[in-house]
Amino acid sequence: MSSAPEKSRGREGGPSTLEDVARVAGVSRATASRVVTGTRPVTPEAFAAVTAALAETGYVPNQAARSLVTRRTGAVAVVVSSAGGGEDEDQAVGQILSDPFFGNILTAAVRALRKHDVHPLLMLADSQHAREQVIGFVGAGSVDGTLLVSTHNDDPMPAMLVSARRPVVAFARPVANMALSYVDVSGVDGGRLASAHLIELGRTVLGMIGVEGGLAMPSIADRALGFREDAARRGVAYVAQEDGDLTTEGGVLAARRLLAAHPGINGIFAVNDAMAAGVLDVLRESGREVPGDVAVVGFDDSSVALNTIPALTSIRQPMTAIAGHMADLLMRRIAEPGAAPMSVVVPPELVARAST
Amino acid sequence: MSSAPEKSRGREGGPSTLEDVARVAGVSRATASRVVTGTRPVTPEAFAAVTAALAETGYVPNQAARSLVTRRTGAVAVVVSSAGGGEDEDQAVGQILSDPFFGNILTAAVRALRKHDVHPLLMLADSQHAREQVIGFVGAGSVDGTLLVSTHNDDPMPAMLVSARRPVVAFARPVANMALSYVDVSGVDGGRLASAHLIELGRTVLGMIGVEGGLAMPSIADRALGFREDAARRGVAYVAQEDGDLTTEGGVLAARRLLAAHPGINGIFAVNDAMAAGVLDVLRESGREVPGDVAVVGFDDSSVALNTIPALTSIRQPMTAIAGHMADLLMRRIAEPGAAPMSVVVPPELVARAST
DNA sequence: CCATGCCTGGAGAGCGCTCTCCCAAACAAC
DNA sequence: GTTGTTTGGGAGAGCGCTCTCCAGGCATGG
Repeated sequence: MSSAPEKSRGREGGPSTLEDVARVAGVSRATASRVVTGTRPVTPEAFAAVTAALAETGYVPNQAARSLVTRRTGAVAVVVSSAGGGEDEDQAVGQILSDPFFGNILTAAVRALRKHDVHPLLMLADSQHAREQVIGFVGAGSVDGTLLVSTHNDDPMPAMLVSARRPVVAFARPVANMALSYVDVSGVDGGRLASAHLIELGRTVLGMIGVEGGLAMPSIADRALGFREDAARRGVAYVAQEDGDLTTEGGVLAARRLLAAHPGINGIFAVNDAMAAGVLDVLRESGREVPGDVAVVGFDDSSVALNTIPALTSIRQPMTAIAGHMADLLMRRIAEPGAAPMSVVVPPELVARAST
Repeated sequence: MSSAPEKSRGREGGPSTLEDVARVAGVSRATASRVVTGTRPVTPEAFAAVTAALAETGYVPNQAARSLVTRRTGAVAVVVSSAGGGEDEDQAVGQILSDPFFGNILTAAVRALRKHDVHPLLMLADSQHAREQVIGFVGAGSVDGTLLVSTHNDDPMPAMLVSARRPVVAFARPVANMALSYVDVSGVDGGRLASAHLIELGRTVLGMIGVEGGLAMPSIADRALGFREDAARRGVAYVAQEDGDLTTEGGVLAARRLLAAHPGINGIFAVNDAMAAGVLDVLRESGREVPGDVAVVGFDDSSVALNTIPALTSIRQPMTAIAGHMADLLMRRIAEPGAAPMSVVVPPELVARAST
């Protein structure tokens, strides 16, 4: 009997090919291919014969051969790029994978790509060697395109991928100006959200913790910009400001200065969660109630926001939407590689918690 | 001048091929290939000419064409398989990536594969659809082999990969008996380590928190086995035992029973960290000092162990060694696909902290 | 001096597949 | 009956590469 489902081909031991399927079905290779790919209609008899032969031979298409002619692989790389020029940084990647922020964006990216029926391949670019391996992989055409998530500003990966001349879409605008498609979150909109929220709660004596040297981090400085702009539009002319270095410690120092100069403040916006956590510490140490006396809003909706007391109201980057846009942009670039780079800017969301 | 480093080929716009390189260098395609792959010696003149042509054309080998003839891709999948038959479990994967345990094993696996100069491709198999995508990818020969990390016992992935007839190496022995290579950690050795440690610290009135229904989880029951065996060898004939369900709550209940029956106990081994954390809670509530009155050893060296008070001494699975063995085994299977499945069992390590 | 062996380059087959081109058959219209 | 039109199958080229086979050059040994 030849009812064995995984019968190997005639004489050799290797996996069966389309040729084998065609022979068993009594049709030409072209017809077998048409049934497998569904590119052109085929008579019911031929279809049935090929389908049976497919099952009998246990045929699996050879992706390499297919890619060679179609110039498509059906796979997309999701590259997580982190610091590291050397080789020995065992901590780096473990931490990246463990960071909820990256875990979320990665998961969302993988999900979004699957909807397009492509294989998402996660790759870690955490050392010079790894980066070169990734570039080699992408450059050799092993994937149709790349989704890039960078962890730091001076990452060489975006430039490397751009010069590999293959479709790429990045998360967040690259600092250096380059022909790269990207999806970003509007810092300005985020700042506006924070302002609107505080003022609607009746807080009109506002303070802000900004970032030192904001020019070097435009996306973060934008948050402060949006906050001021919205406050002004709502009639709050003056917003006191002190700057910090994005750490909790820096937030503590800035908050002390802010409260010393403006003791009557009843609403504070910090441009990231870590500094907001510092603000909460200072408010507690000064005997103020949160949110009774002062309401506090952070930014990023990181794990920090969940672990403060009280839990921090924060501005969230909507990962699922971001990943969805990234995937869409990439698929479009793959479809027409010559097109100019495109960008999408997504509005963030306010997540209200106990601090407001 | 033709000094532009990325000059595209003659008439068409596509990337340059070996043919282009050969033409520019004035040699045959075969010779150009020999220089690129280094498979056979070539005269210095030919070498120089090809090297120059390589730079001038900006040649990048086409991986699909190469794979088609060599039947190698130079890539290996690292599959993380988690529960989930349906589609909607947004939590599942995010949590997997965030779990330090999987973060560590994944990172170690990626590192180990890089040493073999293969491209590690992380893939998430967290839904039925995802699993089928992975099988399709692996089955189509897009990778040379697969490293599998499962999160639960009744995972269909091992069987699916085995029937795809491609090289696979799993972490931990599959529960169902199948022809699958694997690397595992010896639970017996781990139990012995715990016993040796406690007895060397002078603790001879020992108790153990085992697992209920140990037959269903042989690898965990082994830990208890090893503990008893080593204790006996060291002259401790009796080890009191209560069983729990591997949760902290279960550990609390079991520890209460244990202490009620044997108030003089001065050393306790729990077969996992979560239950050990419960033991610490009970000891504190009963007014006993740790490690002064009772020393406690857990198992897994999970993040739980770091967050207990006092920090928990635990048995660690040596991820780097495990991943190294997995990579070695896989490379060997790829080299000789016909060989019988192989297994490696590695000894765990004791990590001493404040609880002993 | 010729015979022998070694070394390097070129020619060309062929990996498994898709897709264009062409032909045969079936059917419609005149 | 002839011609035009559609529809599906087969033949075969060719994607870019590796690798075997063979020819020719050169050094060595008799």
